[in-house]
Amino acid sequence: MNRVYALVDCNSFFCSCERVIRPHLRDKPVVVLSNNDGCVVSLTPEAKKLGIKMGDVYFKIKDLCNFHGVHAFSSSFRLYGSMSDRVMKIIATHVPKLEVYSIDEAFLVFEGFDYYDLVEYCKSMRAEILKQTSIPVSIGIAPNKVLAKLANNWAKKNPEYEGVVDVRNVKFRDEVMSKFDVEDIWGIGRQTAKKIRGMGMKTALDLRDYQNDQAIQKYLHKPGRQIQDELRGEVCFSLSESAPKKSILVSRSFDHQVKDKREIEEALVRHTTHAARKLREEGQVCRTMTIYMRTNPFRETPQYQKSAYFRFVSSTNDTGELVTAAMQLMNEIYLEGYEYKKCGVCLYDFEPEDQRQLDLFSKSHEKSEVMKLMDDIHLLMLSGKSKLKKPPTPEAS
DNA sequence: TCTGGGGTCCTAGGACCC
DNA sequence: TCTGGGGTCCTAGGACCC
Repeated sequence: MNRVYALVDCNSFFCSCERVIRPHLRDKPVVVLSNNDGCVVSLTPEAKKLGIKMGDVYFKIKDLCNFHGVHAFSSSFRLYGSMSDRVMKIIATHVPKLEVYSIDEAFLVFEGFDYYDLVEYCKSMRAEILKQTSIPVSIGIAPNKVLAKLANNWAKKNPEYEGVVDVRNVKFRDEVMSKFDVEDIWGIGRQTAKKIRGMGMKTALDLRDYQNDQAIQKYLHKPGRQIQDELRGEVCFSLSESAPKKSILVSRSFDHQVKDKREIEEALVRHTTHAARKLREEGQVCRTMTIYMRTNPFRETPQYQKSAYFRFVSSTNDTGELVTAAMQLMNEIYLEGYEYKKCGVCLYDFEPEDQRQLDLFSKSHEKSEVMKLMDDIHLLMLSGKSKLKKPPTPEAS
């Protein structure tokens, strides 16, 4: 049966969410900022036209934003998460299989759609998403994921396609690929792009037609070879539907330089508690945790960064056990006298909670009852909070 | 003063075993 | 004494993604 892939991607997603609750910002330049309002993590085409780029440090472009009336928002992930759910649910009613790839993207597989006009089908799906959620999306249709990404990117850059680009036609695909920079190919980052340029290639078409297999293997390794194969129309990356998580990371930057050990300790307790809750939500237990802390690499001050790991005798998702381990690790690596900027906790080596290997003396069963209670209370508090009127999101403009 | 947070996959290299 | 290849496991770190 003919398998066709598609990628649905929400345009300037975080900004679009802010526009949903502030419709008057349609057509206005909007940016959304990271934690502590550090840098730009989402921006609209109108903001892009003013010269603002993804990742720009906000304090450096603040004057520009004020001058041009750019609307800047702190990020509110609860809003983005719920908007994302709504979009994904609509998509799910249109296809038998989808992979939610990120908060604003989903890969789709069309199987048994041989007699459908997929471009028209996707256009109507797009219209429905827009109508029900006010979120504009772009859709790329292709024989595999890398090409679906490429088609999607082309749809974003060329509004005349009305949000849907289909590159299944080989002649049209060649034409698009000949104008598509290697830097923009999914999976090719800065380092790899530099190498590819050094090998004399500029476009996706150049990479597809590059014949020296040994050089590809030597310099671009397995990922490079797979991307080249997909550019040639083969399928290397299949759809992965809701794979369980393999690691959970919780980290934050401080909004100031931190010297005090107590303050780092408190942050690590918070992060560990948060991570443990996420782990239980996944229905998993972990065998290994690492913590890390580091100074501010953008400063001229003395630099220090260190991580340490802890391996549990029997896997756990118990907050108390995890926090105890985190504190022990912290004492191993914390050094007096440095100005710390960030710390974090990572949990990995998971197994399903109901299959865990218990050691002889483990009391995990009684503990997990306590943990369940804690999570219920947390949920209750969340739902209570969400009913309260939220203070307006700080608007930095 | 001010530079995000959360993930996955791959490779290299060391330790250890036969 | 000690030469060698191969396999496996583990860890660190790079690169990439959104």
